[in-house]
Amino acid sequence: MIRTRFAPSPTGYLHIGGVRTALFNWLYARRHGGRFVLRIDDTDASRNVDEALAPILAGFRWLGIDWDEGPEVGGDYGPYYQSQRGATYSAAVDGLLERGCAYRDYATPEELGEERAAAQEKKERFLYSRRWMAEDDDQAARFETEGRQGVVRLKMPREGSCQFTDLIRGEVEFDWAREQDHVVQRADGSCLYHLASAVDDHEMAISHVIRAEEHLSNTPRHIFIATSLGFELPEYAHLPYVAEPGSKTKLSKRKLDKYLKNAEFARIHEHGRRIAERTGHEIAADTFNPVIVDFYREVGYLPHALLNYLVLLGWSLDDKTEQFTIEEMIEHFSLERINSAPASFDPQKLMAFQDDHMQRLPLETRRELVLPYLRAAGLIGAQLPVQLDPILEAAGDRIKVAGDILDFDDFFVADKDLAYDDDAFEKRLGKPDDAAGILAGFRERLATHEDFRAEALEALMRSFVEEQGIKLGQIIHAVRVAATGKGVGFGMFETLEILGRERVLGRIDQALARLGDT
RNA sequence: GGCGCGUUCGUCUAGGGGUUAGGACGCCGGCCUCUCAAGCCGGUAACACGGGUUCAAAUCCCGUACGCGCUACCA
Repeated sequence: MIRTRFAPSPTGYLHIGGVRTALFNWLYARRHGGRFVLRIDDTDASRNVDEALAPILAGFRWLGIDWDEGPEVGGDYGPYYQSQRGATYSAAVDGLLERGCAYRDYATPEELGEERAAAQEKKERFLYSRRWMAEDDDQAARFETEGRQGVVRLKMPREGSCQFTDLIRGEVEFDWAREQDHVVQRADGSCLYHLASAVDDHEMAISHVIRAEEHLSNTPRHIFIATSLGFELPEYAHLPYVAEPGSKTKLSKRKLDKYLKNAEFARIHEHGRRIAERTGHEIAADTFNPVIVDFYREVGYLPHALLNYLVLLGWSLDDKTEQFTIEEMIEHFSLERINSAPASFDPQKLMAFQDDHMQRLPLETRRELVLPYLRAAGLIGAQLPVQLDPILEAAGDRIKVAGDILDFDDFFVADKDLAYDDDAFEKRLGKPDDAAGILAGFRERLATHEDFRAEALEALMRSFVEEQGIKLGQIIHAVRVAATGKGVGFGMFETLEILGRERVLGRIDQALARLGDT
């Protein structure tokens, strides 16, 4: 049975790199009919775990990455919170002690610091002398009467090497003598991450540990703990890290604000901010950020687009396939085709996937996606406005993310609330001397024209243009600004048809009046 | 500093001894056109560097540079 896991710390947000790691674990489990486990690594977090975990679980739910065992769903290998597994870890530490693979150590931090400094002075690599190691209970007791505090350290081998096969990197070898005697249990009895991780992977019967590259160097430690306890080793696969756009620098959780200085991130962020401002979503500096999954959900990206983009960040099927349904991802995913070099996150390419997926959706689906944004922005009430479908039709691929509908708010606002783009107004109506006359002339034609469908309107305008001996550009842009307040938009005649005679005439009058005022 | 991992167009990647080094995003140009977007056509652009091995190296080996990680009583 293939069992994989993703083990997030409750940090309050779901990071894009974490999603990719989780996705690969999930796909691998699904590919092989296995189970995907979510385990919460909260060994040191004391406060507000639920609160900090909620956005992470919500993010996975939104993406459709479901877990077979873990928070909210339970499972046979629980509890799935490391904070609740202290007894298991303590027992493992006792086991290590009994087998002589760990020892009680009574060195103070200062004493350790001195040893370390001395080694550095001599330019030698530091290796703890084990001077305050308690050989037996008596010695431990003596140290304790001196007032020393004991921790448990791993008694790492000091010769030979640790060799293992990484499913992505191949054969890997580390000298045991380079490994420190790491602390696995503090004086207060609490246990540290590496111990917890190695023990849980075994206790939860994880068959494949697929995790970030940063853990490759930690693996000998995990292997030592596992083999010392007599555990069968899982398979290991270390994923390359995800880098910043246009760089090989690792994408880090701690530099959120720095990323906004990156031009590509800044543009994506700005686009999102424009939408969030109108929907009233809080633009929190620490979560409204293109390295956090929440950002994409708020703005109206499609989960599938994000997954399709992420699956190709470090993995590929061949030299050409880029579009995958979830089923196809599951069918084709393999560890062998994961790249071992880092991949940088490219928000522009993500947008290309988003655009592509969006345009494939049927109209009904796009309508449902867009409605919440119109409601949140206060542009429509509870009722579905009948003209929404034609608007979406006419908008075509101009709506890339669901929130983009707000760029076309002019269809939804009352005439008197129509906002004018000053530059466009000036260029198309203010500046040309004859603009008002031409617009007024066309208004007269519109007023008496029966057929208000796009085709008929186009014919009307073209004959008007010919008759007046003017260029199409002299009237069409003027009408656009008058009817929508904007200099750009979708097809003019579709726009007029959607607005209808009454609103078009009203808005032209309003624009002419505005023109007279200035 | 030591150890480990990595390095193909700006970015994601294919290719793993013989290829005009392929595709995608971006970018640039053209066409279309009522603006914008799209679409269509075309173009730009890469094997980090230096040594080997070989008839032949992007591909295998060694070294260098650079990046990242580990070297914590963080995860």
